[in-house]
Amino acid sequence: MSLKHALLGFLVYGDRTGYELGRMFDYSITHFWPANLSQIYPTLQEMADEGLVTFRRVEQEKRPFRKVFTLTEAGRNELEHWLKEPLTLVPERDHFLLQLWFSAGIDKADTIKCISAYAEQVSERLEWYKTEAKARTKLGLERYGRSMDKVYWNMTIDYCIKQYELWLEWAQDAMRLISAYEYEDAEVKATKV
Amino acid sequence: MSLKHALLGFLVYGDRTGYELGRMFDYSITHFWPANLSQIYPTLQEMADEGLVTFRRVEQEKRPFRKVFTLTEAGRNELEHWLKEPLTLVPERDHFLLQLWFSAGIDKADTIKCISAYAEQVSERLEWYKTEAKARTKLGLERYGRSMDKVYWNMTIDYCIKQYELWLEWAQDAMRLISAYEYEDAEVKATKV
DNA sequence: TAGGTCATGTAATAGGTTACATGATTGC
DNA sequence: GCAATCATGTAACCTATTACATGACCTA
Repeated sequence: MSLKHALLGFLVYGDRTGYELGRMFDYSITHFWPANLSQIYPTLQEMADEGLVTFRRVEQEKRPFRKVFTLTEAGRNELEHWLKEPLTLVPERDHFLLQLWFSAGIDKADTIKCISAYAEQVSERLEWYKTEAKARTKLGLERYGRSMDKVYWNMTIDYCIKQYELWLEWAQDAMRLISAYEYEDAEVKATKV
Repeated sequence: MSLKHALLGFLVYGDRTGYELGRMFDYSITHFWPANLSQIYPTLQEMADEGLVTFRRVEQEKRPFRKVFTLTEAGRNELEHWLKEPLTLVPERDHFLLQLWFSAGIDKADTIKCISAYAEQVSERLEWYKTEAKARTKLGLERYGRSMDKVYWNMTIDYCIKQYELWLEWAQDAMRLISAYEYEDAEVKATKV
C-alpha cells in the first residue's frame, strides 16, 4: 500500500499530525498521488498498530487535540526497503483512450469536440505545472529540502510537463487527422457520384 | 462505471458471451483497460438488471451453458451518450514518481537501479506495442473493424507508443543527470579538501 | 458575515484484484 | 500426458472516494 510509504516518506522530514500530512500531500505530490484526510487518518492508525509510527496526543486550548506522529526504526526500515525495491510497471487505465476506441459509431464532429475538451484540460494542467507546481516545489525545497530532493523533485515535474506536452501535441495531431479523414470521405463520395 | 461502457462498446460488434467479451478485452484494450472475468460476469448481470442488455441462455452438450448478451435500445443510447460526453481529466497515480519523490534518503546507486529496471520494463512494453499490439489491432480490424475504427484504434496505439518512448528517454536522461550530480558532489568535495 | 483553516474522525459506496470452485474439450 | 481453451460464477479483500459529523478560530 503506497499511501503508507508516502506517509513514512513525509514523516522523515519531521513529526507531523494527520492534518499536516494531508497538507503536505496537497502541496507537493497531489498531482500524481492525491490523498484525502478520510483515508490518511485511519491509515496512520493502522501504521501505529503495525509499529511503523508512534504518536503522542497533544491537548490544545480552543482547538481539538493533535495527534503527532513519529517514525519508528521499523518505519524507517520499511521505507528504505520500499525505496530500494524496483517497481513493476502496472497497467494504467485511461478513460480517454477507452472512449476513443469505441468512437467509430458516432459523428466525427462529436469526437473532435471530446478531444478538444480534453486538450484544453491538458493545456490548463500543463500551465499549472509550469507555474504553480514549480513554485510550490521551490518553496518546499527552501523549507524542508534535503540535498538530493531538488534533483528528484524537479525530475518529477519535468516528467509531468513532458507528458502533458506530448498529450497536447497528440491531441492536436489527432484532430487534424480526423478532419483530414472527413475530407477523404468527401473525395471518395465525390468520385463515386 | 467505464467497464459497463466498454462492454456496451464491444456488444456493438455483435452478441457475445461474458467469456468472449473477456477475450475481446484481452486482445484489444487490455493495455489501457484490463478487465477480469470475475468482474465482467457480475457487471453483465447488473447491466441486464438495468435494462442495458438482454441475454439468452444457450445450453450446450459437453460444455457449460452460454449466456449470450445483446445490446438493448437503452444500452445503445447509454453508450452513445457516454461517447459524446467530454471527459474530465482525472489525476493518475504514479507509483514510480512517488518512489522517486522520496528517494533523497537512499544511495543514488539504488535509485539508478530502480530507474534502470523501470526503463527496461518500459522498453519491453514499447516493443510489445510496436509488434504485438499492432498485429492484434490489424487482425481485429480485418475481422470486425468499422470504417472509422482503423483511424481511432491506430491513434490509441500511436498515443501509447509516443508515451512509452517519452518515458524511456526521460529515464535515460534522469540516470545521466543523477550520475552527473554525483560527479559534482565529488568535485565539491575535492575543492573543499 | 462568510469562507477558509485547523483538527479529529466514521460510514457507506464504488471499483478492482485475487483466490476459490468446477470440469470437460482440444491441440501439441 | 499436459497445457490452453471454453464456460460459468462467488467470496474475500484492498484501495480510494464521497458524504456525514462536529466545531471553534481567523481574516477580509
